[in-house]
Amino acid sequence: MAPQSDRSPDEGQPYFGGAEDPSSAAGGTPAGSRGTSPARSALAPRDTAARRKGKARRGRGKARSESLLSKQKRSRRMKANDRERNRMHHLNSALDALRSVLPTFPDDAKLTKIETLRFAHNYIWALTQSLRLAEQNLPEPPACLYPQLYFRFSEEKEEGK
DNA sequence: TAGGCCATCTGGTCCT
DNA sequence: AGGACCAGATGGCCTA
Repeated sequence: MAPQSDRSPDEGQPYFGGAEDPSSAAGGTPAGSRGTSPARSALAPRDTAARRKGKARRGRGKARSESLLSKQKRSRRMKANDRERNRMHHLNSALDALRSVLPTFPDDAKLTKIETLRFAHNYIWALTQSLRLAEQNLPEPPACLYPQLYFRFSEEKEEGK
């Protein structure tokens, strides 16, 4: 993650295609091509000549209120993007905290997100087994004898490919 | 160069 | 109404 983490948050500038009219956002500028979902494309009708004509016919007051509306829309979107970014940062912090208590080999190996979650699951499972054995006063086998912990982890890596 | 991983943007949905 | 959460899409970076 280190390579990506040096990407400053500001680098992901909010995208609005530099246009107020959302319909023009479908234009496909380099920045505009980012984050274009099918739903968004469907909601972004092309700026046809008829459409432009219709717009021109409308009164100035209406155009003004529309631009005000789109400004409000844009501001809400920017705020939502901000919150979403923060939410994901918090999620990543939690993931880092989880990583920090998981044993890895080598020590500085960094688990991916999915690996972290799966390994944490298996690690908890292994610790639970140890606890059960301890409660029954049974000798605790060495960790390497917990095939689940190691096997499952590698198995899922295999599965994932 | 293909594939994996990631950050970010976005629109939809649910909740308060 | 606004915020949280989610899933899909996209582009950048890195590695085999």
